[in-house]
Amino acid sequence: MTPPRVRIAPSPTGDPHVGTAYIGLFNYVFARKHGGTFVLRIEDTDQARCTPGSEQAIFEALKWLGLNWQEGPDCGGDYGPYRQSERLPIYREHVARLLAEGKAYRCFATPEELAEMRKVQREQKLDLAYDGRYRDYDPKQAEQRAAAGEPHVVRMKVPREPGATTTVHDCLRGDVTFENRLIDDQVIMKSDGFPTYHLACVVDDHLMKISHVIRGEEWITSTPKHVLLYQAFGWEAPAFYHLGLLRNHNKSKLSKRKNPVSVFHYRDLGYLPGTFVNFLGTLGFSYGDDRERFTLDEMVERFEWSRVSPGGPVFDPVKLAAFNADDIRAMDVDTLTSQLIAHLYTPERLRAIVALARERIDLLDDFVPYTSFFFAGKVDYSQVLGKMKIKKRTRKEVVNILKTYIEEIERDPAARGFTAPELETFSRAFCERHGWKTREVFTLLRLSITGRTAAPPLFDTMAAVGKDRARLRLRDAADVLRQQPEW
RNA sequence: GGCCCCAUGGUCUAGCGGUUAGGACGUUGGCCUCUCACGCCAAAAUCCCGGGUUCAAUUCCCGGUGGGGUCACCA
Repeated sequence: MTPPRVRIAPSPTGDPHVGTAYIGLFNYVFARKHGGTFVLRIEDTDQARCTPGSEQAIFEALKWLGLNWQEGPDCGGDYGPYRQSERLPIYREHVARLLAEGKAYRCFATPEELAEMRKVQREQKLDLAYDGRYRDYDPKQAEQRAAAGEPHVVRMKVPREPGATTTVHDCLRGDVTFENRLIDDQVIMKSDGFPTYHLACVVDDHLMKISHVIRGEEWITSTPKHVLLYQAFGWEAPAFYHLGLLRNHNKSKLSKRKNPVSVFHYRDLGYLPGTFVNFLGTLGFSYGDDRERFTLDEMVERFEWSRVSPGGPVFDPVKLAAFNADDIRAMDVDTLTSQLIAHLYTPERLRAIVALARERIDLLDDFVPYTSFFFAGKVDYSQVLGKMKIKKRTRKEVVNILKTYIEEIERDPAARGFTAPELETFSRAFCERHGWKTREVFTLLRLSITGRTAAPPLFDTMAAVGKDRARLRLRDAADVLRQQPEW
C-alpha cells in the first residue's frame, strides 16, 4: 500500500477532548503502521466558538499522549497552511468554481426566515429540511444582489433526479446508501465568508492529499454530502472509516455532564500517558491473545482494521484507574519517586502552595497535613456537610447553584486561565447574576474545593488546586449533596 | 418522528459453523496476612428475540426489539 496520509482535525473550542485523543490514536497508529503521515489540522472556521489558547492546548494534549504529527500549524509541511482560518482564499476560489458550474447557488434566506420555515415544518410534522427556495433563483440576479453586498450563504446543489441515491463506502461497515431527496442543500459558505465544516473538510482533505478519513461515527450521516462534493469537484474521495463513539455509562455520547472529558483532567490527576493511550486503545481495538496491556509501539505493530470493532464503547474510568494502578505497581521505587516529585512537587506549584501556607503553619511538619487538599483528587465532605446548609436555601437550590457555577465557569472565556483574579471577577459577577450573596457562594466553593471550613484565601486556593481538580470536586460536592436528605 | 449505525456477563473485549463461550475491570465469597493494600483461588452470560440457511449456528441471511448517532449560516 502506498503510504497513507491521515489527519486529525480538532476544533479549538475548549479543553482538548478525550474523543479527539481517541480518534487521534487510531489515525496515528494506522499512519505509523504503514509508514504514512499523520497531519494535524485546526478547524477554526467558527469564529464564535473558537477560544484563544485551546489550539495550544490541543498540541499539548496530543504531545503528552505521544501522538506526534508530522505536518501541522506548528511544524508546517508541504500542504499548508494547516489552520483553516488561514485558508479562506482557497475556499472562496473553490466555492466560486462550484457557483460558476451551477453546482452551488446563493441563498438569501435569513436565519429568521429559515427558523420560521422549520417551525412550520415541525407543526405540520414534515421532515425538517431546507425547502430549496433559492435553488432555482436566477443566477444573474443572485450575482447582482451579492455584488451589492447583500448578506447570503452559498449552498451545494444536491442532484435531485427522482430516486437518486448516494452511496458511501465505509471500510468498517460496508456500503451505506442514502436517498438524495433526504440530503439537504447544505450551506457550504456562511454569510461571514467562512466555509462550513463540510466544504472546508473536503477541500482540505483533497488538497492535503488525505488518503484515509478516520473519524467518529457522528460524521457518518454527513458523509454523503462530502461524497457529493467530491463528485462536484471531480475528485476521488478518500477511504472512510467511522469509529464508534465513546459513551457515558448510560450509553449516550461521552459528555462532560457525565464524565471528565478533558485530556488535562487525566494528566493533572496523575494518570500516566502510556496507560491512558493503552486504555483508549482497548476501546474498539483488541490486541488479541487475551492481552489488553500494550504500548503504543505494540499497538502499531499489531494494528489491523479487522481487529477494530464498530460498536461504541463505554468509557469506564474505573477500569482506566485499575490500569493505572497496575502500572504504578510495576514501576520500581526510584522511578515512581521521581514521577511523584515531577507530578506533585514541581517548583512552581510547590512555591505557590508554600506562599499560601507560610502564615498558617507553625512547624515545618504542619505543612503536609495543612496542604493535603491541594494534592488529593477528591476530598472527604463528611465533616463539612452540615456547613453546606445555607440558611434560607433549599438543598436543591444549593445543588443547582453549584452545578450552574460549574457550567458557567467552563463556558466563560474570561475564566479560562483559572487565575485568582479571573476567578474572583467571574465569581463575583456570578453571584450578582444569580442573586446569591458572595458569602453564600464563596462558602460553598470553599467547602467543596477544600473539604474544610478554614483554608487560605479562596481564589488563590482554587487557582493552586487547579482547574480540573477544582471542577472534579465541585461536581463531586454537588453529587454528594444531591444524595443527602432534604434539610 | 425521518434517515443511518450498532448488538457476547454490569463494562471493555476474544471468538471468524462443531469451544466446558476465553481474558480484563467491577461485584460477591475464600486464601494469604499484625491492619490495610497487593497477590492468589473461586462464583455468576437465556452469546437481545423470532424466523430462515445448514448435519450443525454465538458465528451466515432476513425481520423485530433495544441502544446510539444525526437532522444548524457548530464542528
